[in-house]
Amino acid sequence: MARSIDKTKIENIRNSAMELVVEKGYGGASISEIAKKAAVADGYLYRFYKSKSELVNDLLYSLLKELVDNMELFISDTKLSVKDVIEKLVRLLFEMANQQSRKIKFLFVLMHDYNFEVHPEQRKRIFDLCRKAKNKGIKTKEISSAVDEEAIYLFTVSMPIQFLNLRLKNFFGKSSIGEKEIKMAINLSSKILL
Amino acid sequence: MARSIDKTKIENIRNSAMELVVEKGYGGASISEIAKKAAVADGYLYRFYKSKSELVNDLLYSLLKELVDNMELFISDTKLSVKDVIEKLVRLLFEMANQQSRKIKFLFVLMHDYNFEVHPEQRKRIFDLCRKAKNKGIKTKEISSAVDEEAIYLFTVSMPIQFLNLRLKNFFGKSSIGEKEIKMAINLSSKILL
DNA sequence: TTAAGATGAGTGAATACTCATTCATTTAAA
DNA sequence: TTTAAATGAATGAGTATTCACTCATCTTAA
Repeated sequence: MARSIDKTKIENIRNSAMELVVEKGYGGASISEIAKKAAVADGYLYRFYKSKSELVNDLLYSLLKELVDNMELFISDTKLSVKDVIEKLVRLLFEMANQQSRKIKFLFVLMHDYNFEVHPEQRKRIFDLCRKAKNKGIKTKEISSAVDEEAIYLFTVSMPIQFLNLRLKNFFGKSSIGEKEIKMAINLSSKILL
Repeated sequence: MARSIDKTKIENIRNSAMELVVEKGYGGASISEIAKKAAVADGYLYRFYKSKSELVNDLLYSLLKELVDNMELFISDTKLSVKDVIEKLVRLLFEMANQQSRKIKFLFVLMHDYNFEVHPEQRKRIFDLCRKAKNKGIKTKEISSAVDEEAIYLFTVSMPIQFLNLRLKNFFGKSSIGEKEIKMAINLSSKILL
């Protein structure tokens, strides 16, 4: 009956929130600044989210979902070996760092914040996918049974993200994230797991 | 002439600040709450620090100094092989996680915050120590020249801290940090670097 | 017309930080 | 040994500002 919701406004809010949380931390990213950056009224986001916390939690959830959905796609593809899966996953993370570094940084910031928890359901999904990868690897004799789910997560997700952020922060004076670095990360993961 | 400064008060402020930053993030840790937890007047900390930011930065600096000083001790000890150095360093981090998890968590939180930067001087120290370890390893033929400073940092500092925080957060339902886990972490680092 | 999208001034609470004041301790004169 | 002046450690009420959030109001497309 009346005009329809302008979805670009919500998208702007989500992008602004992400950017400001990365830049200033959760506590430092204020609602009014988020709204200002999104070119939207101060109170507008409360039509969609009950609170600032809910908005940011939803952002984290969506981003992880995007990542885990992709993981699932790779692992479920029976044509791919475990080595292939690792390569695909690492490539995905590196591409994200290059093309939408905001997202990698946001993940990085919130996953290390003791205020925010990965949703238990998502945690379980991640665990199950790591187990699936492990079992696949044992079947194809790529993985020794000594490797557990935690190690798989650590070296295919955690470690690449850690590396990417060293580069994004220019920690050791290097910031390049190219094919050379992708190959290196894949090698390291493979060396450990396979 | 007057009473002397009660150093336990300052220490209490530092401990409270650390705890609250871990629990609520930098923005969420308010001065009044820090003071309350330290059983000290609201404005007291301003006799020693110009601002909240200065206090927290000093906390990060001290903690890193403690760590880097130890790294230096290990690497400078000519009796130790690179494998020994890795073992010592990993053990140090794991002990810290067991006995003063607040410190590991604080490091974890602030090193992943885009507001806080490791002091350039400390960054350089870390880089130089990694280089020293690399050169030592090449001399003793423990390390291939393909391994660079960044990889050393990643697998002897970053990765163990990452693992410890998975456990401290109980991410995969496991929280034990014992000898078994230490051995595993040392193994993984060695496997990559040596 | 009208229903719903969108606004932004307004709310009380909380924020980081200041400073006039109080209090405990030390020193030294009586 | 006693006492009071001198000192600076420590306090906490007070500052302006900003915070997350609400809601009466306006705008616009159906």
